[in-house]
Amino acid sequence: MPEKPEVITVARKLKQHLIGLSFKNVEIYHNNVIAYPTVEEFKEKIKNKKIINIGTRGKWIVFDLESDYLLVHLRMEGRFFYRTKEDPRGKHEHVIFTLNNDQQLRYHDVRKFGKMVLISKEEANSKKPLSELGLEFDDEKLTENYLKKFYEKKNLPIKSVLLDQSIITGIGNIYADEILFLSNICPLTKAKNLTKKNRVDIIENTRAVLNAAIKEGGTTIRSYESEEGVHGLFQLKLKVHGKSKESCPECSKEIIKIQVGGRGTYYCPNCQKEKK
DNA sequence: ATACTCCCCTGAGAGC
DNA sequence: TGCTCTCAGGGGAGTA
Repeated sequence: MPEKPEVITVARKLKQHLIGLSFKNVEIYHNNVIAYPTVEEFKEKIKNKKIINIGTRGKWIVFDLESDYLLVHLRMEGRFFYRTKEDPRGKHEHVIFTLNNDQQLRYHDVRKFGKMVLISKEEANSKKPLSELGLEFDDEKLTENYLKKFYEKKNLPIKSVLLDQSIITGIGNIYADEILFLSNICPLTKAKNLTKKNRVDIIENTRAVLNAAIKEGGTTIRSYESEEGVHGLFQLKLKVHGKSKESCPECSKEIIKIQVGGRGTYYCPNCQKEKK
C-alpha cells in the first residue's frame, strides 16, 4: 500500500503528464470514492479546472487547481491509468476524468477504499483531511522535543503511534516496522516510555527509510508504469516487514509476526526488546 | 480526552 | 475442481 515515498512517486509521474491540462468532465461509477462534496457538486465543480501543480501532503496527492485542491488518497490499492475514450472501462475503474486534450485519467481501485476530496483552498487548511495532518518527515520542525510533547502522554504502543497521521504524516504499516527495527525499539513499547535517544533515533531512521524509498521509486517506477499504471507500488529492500520465520539480518535470530492495534507487525524480539 | 472496536471492500490463499 | 472461510489494511465513525 502506498506510503509517503510511493505517493510522492505517483504525484511526480502524474505531474509529468498532466501539468497545464484542464479537466473537461468526470464520470463517477462508484459514489463512495467521493468523500467531499456531494457527487453532483464534485462533477460540476471539477469542470474546466486547470491543473497548475501536483504535489503531496501526507499520503494525499494534491492537485493544485488554482482556486481549489483535488485531494486523492489511494489507500491500499488505488492507482491511475492513462487511457483514451475508446478504451472500454475496466471493472475496477471507478472515476474517469476526461482532459481537455481528450485523453483520460482513470482511477482504478480494486477494494474501493480510496477517497477523493474537492475543496476550495480557503476551506482546505481549516477542514479535514488536511487540517488533521501532522508534520512531514522532512519538516525541520520535526524534532525530538516535538515528538516528546505527543509521546509522553501516549499510553499506546509506539507502532500504533507511528501510524497516527496527526503526529508525523506519511508513515504506513510497512515502513513503521522498518523504522522501529533500525531504531532497536520493540513495537509494543508504550510511546510514553521511550527515551530521548529513542525519539532521536525514530526521527533519524524515519528520514533514512523514507528518503531511501523515494530514491528507489525514482529509479524503479518506470518498469511498472506501462504495465500496471501509475501507482508507485514498489518497495525498498525490507529488513523485517513480511519476514516472519526468516532470520534477522543483524543477529540471525527469528523474526516474528504479532498484531499491534489490529495491524500485522514484524520484528526481531532479540534486537528489539520491550522497555517497561 | 484517550483508547478501543467495527467497518468499508475484494481477491488471494488455505482448508476440505 | 470448486466451494467456503479467513485475512489484509488506512482511517473514519461510533462507543466506553
